[in-house]
Amino acid sequence: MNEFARPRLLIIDGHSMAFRAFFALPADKFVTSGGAHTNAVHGFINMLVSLITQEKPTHIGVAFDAGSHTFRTDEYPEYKGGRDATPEEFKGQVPLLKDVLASMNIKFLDKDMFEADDILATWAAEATANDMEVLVCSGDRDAFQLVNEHVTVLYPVKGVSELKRYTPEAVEEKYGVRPENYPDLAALTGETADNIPGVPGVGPKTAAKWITQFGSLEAILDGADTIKGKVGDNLRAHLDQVRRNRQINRLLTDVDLAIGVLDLGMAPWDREAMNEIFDVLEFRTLRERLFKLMPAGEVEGSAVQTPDIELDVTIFDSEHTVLDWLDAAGPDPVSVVVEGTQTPYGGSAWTVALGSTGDRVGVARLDELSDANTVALRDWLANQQAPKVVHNVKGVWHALNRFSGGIRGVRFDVELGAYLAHPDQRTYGLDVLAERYLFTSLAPTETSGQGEFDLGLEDDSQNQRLALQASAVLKLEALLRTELRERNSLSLIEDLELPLADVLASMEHDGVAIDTQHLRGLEGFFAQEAETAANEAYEAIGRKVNLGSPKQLQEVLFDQLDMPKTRKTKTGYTTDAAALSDLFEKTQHPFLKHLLSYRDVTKLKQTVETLLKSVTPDDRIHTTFQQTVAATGRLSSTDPNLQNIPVRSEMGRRIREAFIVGEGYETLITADYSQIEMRIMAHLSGDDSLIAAFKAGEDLHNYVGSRVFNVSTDEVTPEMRSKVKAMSYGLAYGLTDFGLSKQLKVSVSEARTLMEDYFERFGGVSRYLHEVVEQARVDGYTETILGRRRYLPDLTSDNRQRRENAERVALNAPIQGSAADIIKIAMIRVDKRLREENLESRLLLQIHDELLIEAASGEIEEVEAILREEMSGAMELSVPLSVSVGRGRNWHEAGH
DNA sequence: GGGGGGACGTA
DNA sequence: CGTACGTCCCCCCA
Repeated sequence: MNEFARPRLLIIDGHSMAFRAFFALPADKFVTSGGAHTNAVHGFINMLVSLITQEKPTHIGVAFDAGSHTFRTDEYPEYKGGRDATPEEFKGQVPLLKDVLASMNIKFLDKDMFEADDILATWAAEATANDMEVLVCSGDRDAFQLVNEHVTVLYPVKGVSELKRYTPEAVEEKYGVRPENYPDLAALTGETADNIPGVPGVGPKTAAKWITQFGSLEAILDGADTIKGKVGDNLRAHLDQVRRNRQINRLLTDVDLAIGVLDLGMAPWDREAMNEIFDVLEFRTLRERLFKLMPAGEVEGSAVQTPDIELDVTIFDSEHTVLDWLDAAGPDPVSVVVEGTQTPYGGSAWTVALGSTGDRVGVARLDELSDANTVALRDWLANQQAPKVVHNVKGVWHALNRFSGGIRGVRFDVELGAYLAHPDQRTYGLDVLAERYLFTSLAPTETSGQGEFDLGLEDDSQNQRLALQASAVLKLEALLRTELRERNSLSLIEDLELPLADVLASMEHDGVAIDTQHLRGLEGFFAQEAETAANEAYEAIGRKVNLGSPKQLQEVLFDQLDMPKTRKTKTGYTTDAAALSDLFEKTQHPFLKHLLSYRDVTKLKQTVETLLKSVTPDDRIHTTFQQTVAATGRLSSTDPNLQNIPVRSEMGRRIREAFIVGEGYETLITADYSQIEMRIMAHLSGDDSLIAAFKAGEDLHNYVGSRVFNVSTDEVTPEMRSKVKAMSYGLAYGLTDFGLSKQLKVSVSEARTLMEDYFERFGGVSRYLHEVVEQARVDGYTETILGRRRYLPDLTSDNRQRRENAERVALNAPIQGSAADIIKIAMIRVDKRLREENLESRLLLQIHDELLIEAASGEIEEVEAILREEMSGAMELSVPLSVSVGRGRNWHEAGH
């Protein structure tokens, strides 16, 4: 909690990136109804959004060229000469781009006689002196000279959507010289784009060889006489040229700039100004994408009226102190709304708004806050005893992590509350909840000054929006608390989801350590395997096709090769793995075999590449656990999804080797529940035979097999075992005789017989499954062991397909949901024990029935004991909860 | 660039 | 005609 990430500065060469964007996006597709071209702006802002999301900068600056006349052209008039005239369609876009940046409060700068690159170089130097991490986004290769341990250049590969990271290693790998020698290399080879000729016959290879050999450009020029052959002659003939090149491509790091890096901190966006400029540009989706980066977006085009509330807004300063305001708020919970980025590891806050009863609102702009107010606010946010209400506690925790080490004392989260009340809604954004429950919009009322550049009014409208949010959170709490209390579900939020959110926030913040070298190795290997498989597939059919295109595959399979048709889909016939295997059995055509292995290996390659992209500078991956998405109560994992890392195939498991124990820790531990869903089934159904099976402690499927097939447990054949295993697993999904027959590849009648025999032996299970559906039809919802509900209106639908689907959902929801309840309890208890016993070991991941833990040295035995104890003891069922534990240097080894 | 569809990874 | 997810690619449209 005390670990403060270093500030991260993102600086962008505005001209070069906008120009790249201009050529990357089709000009004729981005024209406003007024005829203005917008493709460069669109591409640039889109790139900016990606960079903000992925790189999580705390500071941003954009540099532009001031004009074509610079100190370089003074010295060398031909510099950048011979270029085509700037296209008309581009010229008008730079002012528009600047308008967008201004609305986002992103500073931009140009300086007479200097190029954007010199500004970037100066900023980078200043930032390094201030101990910042620096990202330089530029399409000019001269920027490579800035690269060092703390400065990375992002250079566009194609268009502006894909940027390559140039670290010192990457520069060296690509050019064979260290970043500080890149300008030496460029001086020798020349730069066509800048109209700078190099030494004839000297390309990057030769130049790099010389630089390595001589150590510096000066040494090469001094030792030019020793270089033999035609290139030696050429070099000697161009000594002055090379010297001048080197002078020209040296970026200045000491330009006197009006804006310093410390002024580049991310600031609140001006929503009104953004709306205005985006209206001009006619960007709909981009605007929404951008607003999603803000804590709670407002609703557009809503018919809901903005309420006419008299809000008593205080801006905290030396006269209006945080302490006084909090004193006046009394003992009631205070709502907290944070403006900032709420992502794990890179979160930051700009503004904090507090709301209390009586529509009192206090607004703290963190960068302007006095020391006394900062201390007061920080202490209050971190005070477990000071009651608070928020929307999305986990996001708020991340945003406030650097300011106050997160947030404590949260008594209610309206997002979690709304999720528990109606778990199948799509979104629980504060704006949506305000409409749904309060029938109000959170958009601020329009001010008379709209459209004018008036700082006072902008502030007012921002304050009003924050104030509306803060007061909405308090009102929503009252409503949702009542709703949950009436159905006896208050404990679900207070004792389960809220404490869990804290645990999850820590897990996301800590992240899991990654062996990137191992991943890169796998990436190369999978890439090669994919190419081999693809070539063999092409050979088998005598032509090239896009193996990733189901449409083209259908042409190959059903037209060219005339194979039998597979299962129908909405758009044709399926080419999924099951169907392809089927076809292979029938036709033995080698194309199918190679296609299947191509699919396998490209999927793995993609997984590896996605993981590599998610690794943060601490060499860890910080996923986000979604706590309000799955209708059953499970968690999900995004950005990246770490709950679907391959485990079934040999090659896939190699990916798990890249999830390693981090520095300062000794081992990874996995702990998972065995057959938790079947155990819950046994408990909920009360089926004596099934309960006996688990109490006996022998292999479940053998036991069930012996009962179903009427043999002794040692006479159960593997075929019998796999049949009842499929049946048991399928039970919790509402499986049908048809589905079972497909899975087992037996006739429907044989599947039906198996189900009948199964249900005859385990009558309690059969009875329970029928009861669940009937009860849900009466109540309109199902419930888990902890009373988590899922509403199923389709159970009474006239449409048979909808109804039967709802019935399967009704079977599954209490089982999957109760399993989710149990592991959530376990996580809270494990985390509590680890902290109470002052252990450094920590939870990293949850994969539905499995926990991944990073154990500190000397703590392994104790941690394993805690895991077994708290997971097994999470809930008292009529069958034991069995837990198996494994350990290893990586996730693969720790698995079992 | 956005959205639908298909495919596929996990529990 | 087996539940719950997230993410990738292709393709089509704008």
